[in-house]
Amino acid sequence: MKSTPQSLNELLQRAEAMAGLNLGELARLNQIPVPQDLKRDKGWVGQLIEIELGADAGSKAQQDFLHLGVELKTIPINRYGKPLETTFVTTTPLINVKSLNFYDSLVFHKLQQVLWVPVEGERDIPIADRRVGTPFLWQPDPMELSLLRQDWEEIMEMIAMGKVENITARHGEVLQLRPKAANSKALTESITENGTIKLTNPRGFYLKTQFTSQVLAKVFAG
DNA sequence: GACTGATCATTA
DNA sequence: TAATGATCAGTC
Repeated sequence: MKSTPQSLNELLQRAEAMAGLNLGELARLNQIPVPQDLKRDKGWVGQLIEIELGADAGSKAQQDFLHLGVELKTIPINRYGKPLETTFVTTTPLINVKSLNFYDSLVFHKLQQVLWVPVEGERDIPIADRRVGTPFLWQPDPMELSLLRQDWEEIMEMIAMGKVENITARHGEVLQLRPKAANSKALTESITENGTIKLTNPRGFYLKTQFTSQVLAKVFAG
């Protein structure tokens, strides 16, 4: 197990050292077996990168490198550098919605500073052959922040009003709310329209591919 | 090809 | 159950 990086520079240097390597090489360095496909190992790539970079494992609702204020996200891309999937941000509280202040939200805290690690993700490339792209540190600019805030406020207001089940993945320009659970039978508490409690499928916030696509394009342009 | 709802592994 | 890590797969 690698030690956790002590500084932002150390983290970035480790990240840059991964660029161009494929997942097979990375797995071998860390003595981890490579799955045939990701059907039953959907988080495998993310966990491999965590290990390589020395993120402390665990299921804390916190940034991966808390002491550095950095959240780590791998993002599967196609041959043109476009994201193949939406990006999960955080689970959503559906009850005890205390504040509708975006800057107090878990979404804001996680997205303040993200280390993006693009990885080839097309399914016709064997897992071990998929290459890691150039990682980069991202902070949302004022425009991006404003878009995120608008979507977040709209969605959280609906939750607070007891309208969780009326929210579809179409709400929001850049941020969407979708199921995030073991399956559709999983239940968690949420607010009803008259303020009482009911049970619904847990939800999470995801970044739409259009948004992450622009984030990537801005960095790799020119 | 993008989008959306559903799903998988693991840990605590 | 809920948090972490996400991708799968059917439909539009």
